[in-house]
Amino acid sequence: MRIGELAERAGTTTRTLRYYESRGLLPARRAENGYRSYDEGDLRLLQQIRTLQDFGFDLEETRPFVDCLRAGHPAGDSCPASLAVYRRKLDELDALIGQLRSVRAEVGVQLARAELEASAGLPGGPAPRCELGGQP
Amino acid sequence: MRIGELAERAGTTTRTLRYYESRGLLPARRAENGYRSYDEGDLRLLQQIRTLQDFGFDLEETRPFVDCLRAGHPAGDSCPASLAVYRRKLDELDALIGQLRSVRAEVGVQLARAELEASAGLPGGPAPRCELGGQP
DNA sequence: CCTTGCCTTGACGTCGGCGTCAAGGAATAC
DNA sequence: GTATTCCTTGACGCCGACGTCAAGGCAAGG
Repeated sequence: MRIGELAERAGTTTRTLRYYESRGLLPARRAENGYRSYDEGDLRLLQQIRTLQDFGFDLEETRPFVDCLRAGHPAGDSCPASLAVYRRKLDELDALIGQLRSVRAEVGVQLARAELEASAGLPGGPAPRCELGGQP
Repeated sequence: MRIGELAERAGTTTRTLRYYESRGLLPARRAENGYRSYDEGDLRLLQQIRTLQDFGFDLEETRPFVDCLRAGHPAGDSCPASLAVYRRKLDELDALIGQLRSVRAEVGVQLARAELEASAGLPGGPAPRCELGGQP
């Protein structure tokens, strides 16, 4: 099949496929007229790449999976290098999630504090005014 | 004070300050010789920006906080526009954390499965070999 | 023959937040 | 004078994963 059909079947664009080829990730055979020519195996490779991309893997991180499939293994993650990428990604995700949760907590605290101060500073505001009134 | 001192006191670079000025975020007065001139108030504005940046806020998202401070309010988040940014950021963080947790779970599952299949497919591997042996 | 629609390569644009280099002016130290 | 260190503006580089446009080739339908 040609590049347009592969792109459509994989839900991506021809530009993306040419980009992958330029990165050496998904090289294409060529027909006599110079057109790129792909088969069903290429579709599987491409699907593997897109799945990992959807998970947020960098393009380079998908390479071991593609190599693994191309080497004849039943799945992209049937090779140790792929498993290593999985593990590294899990660590990255854990670290990132931890950071984001920390930030989320801090922002939440700041919002609550700022809202409190706003209602306290508002004359006649919704909060009960205690002995701390701004203008006596 | 001049740009170098402000940068150092805020733990950033002169390039960054010129960038903020180019974005209209932190304009500077000028001395007679054309040098940028900052005061302690500018340091506060800058600290506000850096704090939010460290939290992962976009530069544009810090603008309401800076405007708020510059308008004479006691804190950058004393204004409704700043609170709105806080709330929007919380929503973004929640959504992002949710996605990442979902991805983390899925990757974890894939890793576990791939490890299982690897140990099952390995002849003499660590797992007990059942009736599914590859080469009889 | 001509149009249409696919394909080719090449090259520049995008986004954010700066880094880095270049060429030259200004203030201070010696 | 000159050496140093600060400052100025301007402009290009970077990163990742493509988008988009340009100029032109190839095949098929009418």
